[in-house]
Formats: sequence, C-alpha cells, structure tokens
Amino acid sequence: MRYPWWQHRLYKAGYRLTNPRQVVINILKNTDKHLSAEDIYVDSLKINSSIGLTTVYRTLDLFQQIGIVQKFDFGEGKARYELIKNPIKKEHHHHIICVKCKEIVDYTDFLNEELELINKTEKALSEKYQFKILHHTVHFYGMCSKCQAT
Amino acid sequence: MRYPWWQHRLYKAGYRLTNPRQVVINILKNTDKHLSAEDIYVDSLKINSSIGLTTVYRTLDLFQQIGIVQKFDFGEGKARYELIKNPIKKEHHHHIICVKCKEIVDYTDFLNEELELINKTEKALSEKYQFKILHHTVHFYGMCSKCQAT
DNA sequence: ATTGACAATGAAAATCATTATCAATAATAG
DNA sequence: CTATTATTGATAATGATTTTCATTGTCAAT
Ligand SMILES: [Mn+2]
Ligand SMILES: [Mn+2]
Ligand SMILES: [Zn+2]
Ligand SMILES: [Zn+2]
Repeated sequence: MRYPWWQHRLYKAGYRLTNPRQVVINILKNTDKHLSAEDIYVDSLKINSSIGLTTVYRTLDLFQQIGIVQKFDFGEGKARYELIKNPIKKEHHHHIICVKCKEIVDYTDFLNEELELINKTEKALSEKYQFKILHHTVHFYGMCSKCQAT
Repeated sequence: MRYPWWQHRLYKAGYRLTNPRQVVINILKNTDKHLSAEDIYVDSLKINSSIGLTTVYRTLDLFQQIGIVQKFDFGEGKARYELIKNPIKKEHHHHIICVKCKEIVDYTDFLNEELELINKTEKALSEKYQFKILHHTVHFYGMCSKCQAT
C-alpha cells in the first residue's frame, strides 16, 4: 500500500485529496482528544490560515460517511469527532464523560465481555425489531475525580 | 402519598407547581414517544395557548435536573425528552434508533444481563478512572424494516 | 383583603452550531 | 497545458437553545 488506508478510501469513493482534507486528518491523527468542528478549525488555521470553517464541517461529514472518522454526540449541543485508527481490527471503545468538566475518557476495559454481550443483544434485537443494526454507542456519565473534589 | 411522586420532588426541591409545568408533565405522561421541546410546545398550545416555548425549555431543563425527566441526544441536532415512569424501580431501558427515519424503539430485552454487566463495568470503571458514575446510555443505530425496503 | 418578596412567565433578541448558496479556485484526466 | 469538475471559502441563512427583561403569579405575613 503506497497510501495510508484513509487515502485509499477517499480515492476509491471518488474523492480528491486536497490540502484541507490532509490538514484535518493530521490534526485528528495527532490527538487523542475528541475535538469539535470548531476545535479542528482553530487548529487548522495554524497550519493553513485560509481554511474555512465550512470546509472543516464538510470534510468531517465526508470522512464520517466513508468511514474515516466517527462522529459523537455527548449531549453538549455540538458534535465531536475521532479518527478511526485502524479499519481492519476496529479499535472499538466506549466512553466515560464527566458531566461537569466534559472530560471524555476512552475505555476498552471489559470490552471483550461487553462486546460479546452486545453482539448477542444486537442479534436478538435485529430479529425482534427487524432492525439492521449498524453500530452502537455506550456512554457512562459521571463526575471525574477533580470535579468530585469541588 | 397525596401527590404523584414527581410533584413531591418538585416541592421538595423548592419549586412551585404551575400550569405550564402540569401541562408539560401531562403531555409526557400521555405518550410513549420521545418528544422534542418543539413537539411538546406544539402540543401544549392545544391545552393552554399562552404557553411560551421558552417556558417549555425551562421546564424540561428543571425536570431533568430534579430527576423527573430524562433528556436524550440521538444525534439529530436537537434533544428529546422522556418522563421517568417510576423513580423507585427505575424502568430503565435502552434505545434502538433508525438512522434514516429516526424512529426510536425502547427495548428492555436482555436488560437483566445487560444491566448486570453494566453494573460490573461501572464498578470497575469507577475504580480505575476515579469517576463517580451517575448514569449511562446504550444506543443501537441501524435501519428499521421500512427503511431497509427502500 | 392587602402587601411585599421573590418565583415563574412570555415575547423578543441574542447566541451557537450547523447548512445552504454561489462565485472563485484547485485537482486531475487527457 | 487545458478542459472538466470537484472543492473551496466567504457570506448569508437556518434551527435549536439561551438570555434578557418587563410583567405576572404565588404565598406567607400582615
Ligand atoms: Mn473515543
Ligand atoms: Mn426511551
Ligand atoms: Zn470533571
Ligand atoms: Zn426507519
């Protein structure tokens, strides 16, 4: 593979590789945070000061559609995005969110057990409710240690 | 108990029972749908045509804070609300959402197993990440049978 | 019954995230 | 290099939610 996997996916889907798209990918690649469109936009200006917020939104939307990025909604009134690390062995994880400071923690503990149950549930729900289930989210909301102290 | 539980809760928290608050409660009590603030507002006008959308938002927010109502975000760009049926034996459930038509299904199948695992996970996460976990959401996203046909 | 303190309300304006429009620009096939 | 189209960025528009503020309702104490 001459190109990184996401680049393949872009081309295969008939899209061009442009500077804004590279910039967005790089920002996401270099963080473990869950960035909002605005966050990404601000960072992108440091690299290419002519990128527009609209393009950031469009890019994130495109990336989400072709499976390069995951979009999350943690109930803040704005979306957050995360790069998919490896499309083969999906590095699936779940989230813990601090309701006060909005810190977001990825966790994979117990994931085997969790996923086993989730697969089972998914199958049963598919049958009972006639849904073709595509993905799921598991979010735990609580207070981080810092915020508990307050 | 002379009052319904939610009324107690309102008073205990030092709030008054007003007409808009009753109207909102009644709307939520008489549906199994997941209504948006706007939905509730439209319905409320049929009962009391002088209620303001602002008040509906304020009321829902208050109800959520004192634990009468649950607010959900299914990634539509607007929140949806659901009355908590019984605060004692929490009638907890999880959701399946059609990504196309946005139909939302409550399910409680497998909930015992699910909740058992979730409790276990919750405990482990609490310790490892020092979070005091308050609640959680489990959402399955997919396509309902109607939308698959298209 | 009246009053005062303060909670609650509704209308309107403000804010914030996201989307639509459209003319200008950049990417690639030939 | 040039033509064809995808992509972009500035701007305006939208939709949900929040803020502001003057008015109204509630309730306990006169
Ligand atoms: Mn994550
Ligand atoms: Mn529900
Ligand atoms: Zn926190
Ligand atoms: Zn559907």
